[in-house]
Amino acid sequence: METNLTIQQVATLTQLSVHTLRYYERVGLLQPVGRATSGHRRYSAADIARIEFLTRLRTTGMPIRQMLRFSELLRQGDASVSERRALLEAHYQQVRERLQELNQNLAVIEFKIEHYKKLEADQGADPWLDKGPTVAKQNAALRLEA
Amino acid sequence: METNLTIQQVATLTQLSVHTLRYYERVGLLQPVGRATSGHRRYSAADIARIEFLTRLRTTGMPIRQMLRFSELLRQGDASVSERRALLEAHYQQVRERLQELNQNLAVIEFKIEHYKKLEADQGADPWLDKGPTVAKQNAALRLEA
DNA sequence: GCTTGACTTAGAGCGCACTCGAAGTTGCAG
DNA sequence: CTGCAACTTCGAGTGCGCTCTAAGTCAAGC
Repeated sequence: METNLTIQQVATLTQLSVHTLRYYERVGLLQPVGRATSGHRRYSAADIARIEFLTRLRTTGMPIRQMLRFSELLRQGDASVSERRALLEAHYQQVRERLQELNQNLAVIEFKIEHYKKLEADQGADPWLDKGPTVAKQNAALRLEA
Repeated sequence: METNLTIQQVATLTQLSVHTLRYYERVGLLQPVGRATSGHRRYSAADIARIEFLTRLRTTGMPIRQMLRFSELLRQGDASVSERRALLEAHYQQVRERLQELNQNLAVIEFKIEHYKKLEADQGADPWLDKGPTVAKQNAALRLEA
């Protein structure tokens, strides 16, 4: 099972570009990847696992500076476990807060969509038909904007 | 109730910088804000409501290009309601997908935190004490990485 | 042996969303 | 009246995270 993939294969696997993979290595997110005799990179299973976890950190919004700190701690081995945990926990909390905010904003957007649906229904209706105070009330709720 | 706030007051209120407020206006996210005789900006309640909704779009990750499209539709008035709804619905779906992904990644991060906690507990323990196959198993689950 | 395409490096360039600087008004406190 | 902070415009600068280019090397098929 010692396959050791080429950069292209890893790019396909991880959905990162070959450029990004090399970039991650040179900035220090990955320690130097093994090479074939040709000098071409050969990624191990461990390399790929690392890339996949780093990608999770990225997509949850961790800045590269912080991922760099995490990678550095990994290189330091067992002694750094509790600092690694602390770093991840701090990130975890931040993401949860962002998630909260995101959900709130999403609710407002959904409300607006519903509002537009009602407007669309009204547009199709006979303009002389009394629609009651509903629309005006909602505009008030939406604070004056369309 | 026709207060009409200064740019500084709006910055404080919306948590945007005065720079950003002017930037939003010049790129066209806001139609030109009213002015005092001095030429200084005076933001109406409607302006502020617009800014707040735009900020919700931003913090949910909508690119400015798309917010620009939305603002353009707002300027076009009632005829654009259904296109506005379509735009918001598309965005809504994208955010929900990102939210899913975020939650999955967060779960993996949490798992890793738990893993580190166990490592920390083991570090404190007598190294000659048999800890059973638990740690090895988890390393396998974590796919070879620390 | 030759072509084709994937690989290598170092460094430059890009898109986004601000963010700031310069140079000049304006408005309010003392 | 003086000082000074807050405002104005226009254009340039910044930080981030890639993304691409150039020039060259390598590997496999014909």
